[in-house]
Amino acid sequence: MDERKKRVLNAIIEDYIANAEPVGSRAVAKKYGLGVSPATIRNEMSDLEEEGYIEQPHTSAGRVPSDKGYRFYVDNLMEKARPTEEEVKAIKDALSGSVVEFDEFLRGFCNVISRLTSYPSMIALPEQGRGKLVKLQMVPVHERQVLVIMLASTGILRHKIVDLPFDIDEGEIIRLEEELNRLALGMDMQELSYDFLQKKLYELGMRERILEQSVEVLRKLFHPQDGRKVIINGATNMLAHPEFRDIEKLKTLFELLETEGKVQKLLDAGGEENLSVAIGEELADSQIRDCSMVTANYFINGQRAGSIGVLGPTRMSYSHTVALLEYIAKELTAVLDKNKKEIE
Amino acid sequence: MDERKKRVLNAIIEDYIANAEPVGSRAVAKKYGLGVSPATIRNEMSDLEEEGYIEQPHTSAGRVPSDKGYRFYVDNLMEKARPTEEEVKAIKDALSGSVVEFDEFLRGFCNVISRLTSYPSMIALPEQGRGKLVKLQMVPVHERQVLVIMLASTGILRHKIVDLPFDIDEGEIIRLEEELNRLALGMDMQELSYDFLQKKLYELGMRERILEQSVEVLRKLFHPQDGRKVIINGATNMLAHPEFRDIEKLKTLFELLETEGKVQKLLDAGGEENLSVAIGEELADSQIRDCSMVTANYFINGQRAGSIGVLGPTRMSYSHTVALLEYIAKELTAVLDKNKKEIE
DNA sequence: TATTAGCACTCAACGGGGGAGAGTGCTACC
DNA sequence: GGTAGCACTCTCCCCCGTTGAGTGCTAATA
Repeated sequence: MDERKKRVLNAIIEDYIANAEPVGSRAVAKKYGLGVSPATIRNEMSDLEEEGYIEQPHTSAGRVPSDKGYRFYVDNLMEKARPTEEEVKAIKDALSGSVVEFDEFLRGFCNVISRLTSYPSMIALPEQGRGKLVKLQMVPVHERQVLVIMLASTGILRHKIVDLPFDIDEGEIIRLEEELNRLALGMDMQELSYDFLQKKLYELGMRERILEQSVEVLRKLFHPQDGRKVIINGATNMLAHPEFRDIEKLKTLFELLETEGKVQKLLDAGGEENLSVAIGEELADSQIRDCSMVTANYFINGQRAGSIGVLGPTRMSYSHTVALLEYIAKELTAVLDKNKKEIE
Repeated sequence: MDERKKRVLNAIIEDYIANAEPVGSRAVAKKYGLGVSPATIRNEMSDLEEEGYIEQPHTSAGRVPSDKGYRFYVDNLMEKARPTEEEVKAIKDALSGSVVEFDEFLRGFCNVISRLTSYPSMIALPEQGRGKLVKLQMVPVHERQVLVIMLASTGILRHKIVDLPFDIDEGEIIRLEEELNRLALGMDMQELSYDFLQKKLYELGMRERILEQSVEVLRKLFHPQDGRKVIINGATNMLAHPEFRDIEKLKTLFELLETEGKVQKLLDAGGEENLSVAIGEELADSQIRDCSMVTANYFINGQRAGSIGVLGPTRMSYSHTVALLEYIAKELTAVLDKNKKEIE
């Protein structure tokens, strides 16, 4: 694409992002110092429309970027804004707290992201803890309930109440705990599957009740019933944007945000890329065609652990959001790595 | 108030609750079999308006209930609906799960309430656990972090990561745990305050480092930084009601629901009453004048532990909501009591 | 005296009509 | 190729008459 055409497209998109109103040739010529007359801009715009980068709501209106236009903008035109000092500070502050209660930690962090971007944000938690198992502890709660606590080398603690199908006394729990620790300590959290540990226990020739109990505890512990969790925050931010003045649209959006599975899908759509942008039709969910989503992955041990996403109208401020999210994911990864080093 | 007038008021309110549109004299006469002509109804309506029970949006419109009208309805006219079988089933189902992870348990329960009422619902967690302390366990996490787990006689588990200002080794933690258990076991959770335990420790003449450490742990443990938590669910339900077609109103409402303190205040406004209804102006927050809230308390050991609230437009279905919430709070209290008995 | 039928009146909601204004596409000229 | 000029298009907005629901009043009725 010819240089001037690019500048025209860029002008249209940035103006539309800023004002949410169709952009006319006059405005482009005037505000974005291209040094040519509106008539010339009109010719360029006509071309751009033919090629599908922009659209006209009706004959006498200005132009509006199409999904293809935004895509071109994000890929070729956009200059990533650098996070401001205040933003950097807010992020560092949010990351300075204790990571141990990981869910709580991310819940707070998600809130900060919403505030900084002024869009709804969401975070997918790691499917299973990452890092190596550093400690496994069992605390009897009731007769048939045990609280199992697992500390990973990442410094992240996971706990779960396990309901047992039989009574168990304290002595047995201690033995069980010892056995499980002997087996699993130092293993990668991800390899700690029910099948694996069950096999291991049988190999070791452990017998009788304690074996059965271990297996039962493990089954409950790794049963994928809780699924992967997502955290969502700041949906209210969407109310500020004119594209959601329509209640029906809002309803569709909010209902989607209340459906964990769909949010999960949106967050996963970014794949293994460090950062990715899905625009309009490209989104994993067809109900929100006039939205875009920026997702970034965060890593533990160099492996993708979860992702952070920011949802906005297709007219969202890509340069700001992309830059911010990239920085945020990088910092989060760094904090998790640092934490891990401290433990090891 | 004269019997026929009551019936007219009742008809207006129920019709308005059902249809969200001003009710005319003809509609009242026709649909609510009073056996008199619209003209007569008009006279009654004129009186009711003069007394402030109903209002007229404009001259040629029907009548709309005022806050005072709703209040009279709730206090004198309304017949409490009985929860349907499906509702009862849904509630029992929701309550049949494990109460141990109380927050999670209530989170799921809150969701059920929203679904049944089709209004946003919220639950305030107990300020501090209730019942007696049955077990206190400390699990070292990092060098300076301990996970403190407290099990109450209610069967509810609370845990918190405590950051220590100094390193502590495992042996010391075990001693600390023993000391704290000796002191606090069997005490009412509510009496377990920092000041109390500190005093106790001094009385016992405990000395040196372990004493300091205990005090520090306790301070962190009871520091009210986490405040009381509230759970909110189903805000999206509000989108279905015509009174929230206005985005500005919606924004005010949603922003309020995102402000924990304000929600807390709304929930607390019910006082010690088993169940209470706040209508429009009576609400603890003046920003949502056209909403009403039904709150019910739930109890542990006969003491108010927290409350459950359902927020709706002033035009909400009081008879259904009140009946449902009354039942829900009663059942929740019963489940918590049963749980407690099992532990003791 | 309470109720009702009749009727004039009021007012929001709806819809058509006519500028106003923004923006375009085309043409002719530089 | 770039630009000025101009006719054209279409939305937005305001105005205004019509419609219809619902009222309040009055006079007749049980």
